[in-house]
Amino acid sequence: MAIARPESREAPRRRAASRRTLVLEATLRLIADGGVDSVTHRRVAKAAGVSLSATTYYFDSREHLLREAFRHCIELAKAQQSRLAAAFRERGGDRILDFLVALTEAEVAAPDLMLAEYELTLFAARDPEIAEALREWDEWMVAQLGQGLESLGATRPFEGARTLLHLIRGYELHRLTHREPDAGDLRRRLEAVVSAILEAEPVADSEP
Amino acid sequence: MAIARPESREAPRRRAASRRTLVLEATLRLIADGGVDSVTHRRVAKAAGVSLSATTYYFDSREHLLREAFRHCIELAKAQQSRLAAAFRERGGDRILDFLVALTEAEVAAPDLMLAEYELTLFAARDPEIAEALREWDEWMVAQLGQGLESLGATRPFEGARTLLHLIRGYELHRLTHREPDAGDLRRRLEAVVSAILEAEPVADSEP
DNA sequence: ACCGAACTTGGACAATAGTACCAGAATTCT
DNA sequence: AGAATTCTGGTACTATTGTCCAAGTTCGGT
Repeated sequence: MAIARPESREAPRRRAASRRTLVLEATLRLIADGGVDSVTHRRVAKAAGVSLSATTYYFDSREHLLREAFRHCIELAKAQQSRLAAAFRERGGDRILDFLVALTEAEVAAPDLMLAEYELTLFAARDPEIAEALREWDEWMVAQLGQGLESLGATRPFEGARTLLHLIRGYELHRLTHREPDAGDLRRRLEAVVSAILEAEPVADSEP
Repeated sequence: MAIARPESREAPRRRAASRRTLVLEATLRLIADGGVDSVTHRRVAKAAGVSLSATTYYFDSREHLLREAFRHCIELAKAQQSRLAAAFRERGGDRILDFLVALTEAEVAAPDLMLAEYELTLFAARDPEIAEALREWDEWMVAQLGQGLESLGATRPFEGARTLLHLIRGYELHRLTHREPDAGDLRRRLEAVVSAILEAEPVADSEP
């Protein structure tokens, strides 16, 4: 057995990261509209417009393919959120509510990517490696949101960030099966929670 | 095509609902620890301790099997929550916070059933029939929680109920990949949100 | 006891799956 | 340029899959 490849992680050797990415994104598309269940080498190949062998060339096995697809998914989502956050930071940094609504609506507006993300979460529940990647993403988001809340004077900004994230996730999950839009309600609900976070005082109840 | 069966929904003709249920629960168990992906007739049969044909006798197809398994899952979860709610109602009806924490912890304590529930949600995103069943469950929970909040004097009890549900779902999802317990944090977070709901005043907005 | 319907089973079938292999094309290195 | 490496597509192989079938078994009603 030749030692041809010195354990190269995932670095596209020379050129043609394109083909690999093509396969990855086709996989993601398949996951989005048929679930992990519907991912087969042949279907991926057809969806990506490459030959069957192309999928097995870049990925040792189906499991490997799925893992990398999810890794790719995380990067896509992170990039999108990064862009969104930067935009809001430049355009007046204190409208955290607008940011949250925009963040959620961006997700809900693209149900495909959203579905893939939640498939990813479930996959992570059984794959420690992906779970780790997901945790990092999570911490990153908490840090982002937490900073925002901190600058607004929240007493427990990072705990608050977690609360908001959970709320958003729950809402998104809800929207997977309830397709009617009710963004107005979302905004009002987020508003209530944000103000609860900002006004939170370690004491019992007090009114400003 | 014979009209042998006059569209009998799922009624066990004579005896032996047991066998059907056996298959259903084995399916759920498989879903829990390998995802929908890992459900095959043969595996189900082995897990349920019945013959291969038994799984195809009760369910026309794999899809049918999955659908019914999820329906069964909803009933199990509903029953559990019903029991929990009743217990809390009898033991002094106003500790809604304790109820929420207990509800969530009961889920988190049984990660298997929890995982199956979220697989269910994703399945529902692609299956209108199950989506409908899920919506009913959702409304039922909102009604339950909403009543509790109403009796505590919340101004928008049912909206508040939705918020709390989303928060819980987000938290549970989080716990799928973050296994460390931090129930204390959960309680404090829920507390903040609950009090925000209870103290909410219609501010400037009018209300129908 | 007996009859028909409800069950239960093992086995067979074609289709599809993952994966491996190999010969050749393309690209990069020297 | 030539050699070495990376990439590509076609094809083959075996295991597993969903589904069906034709016999068996059990049961409730008569």
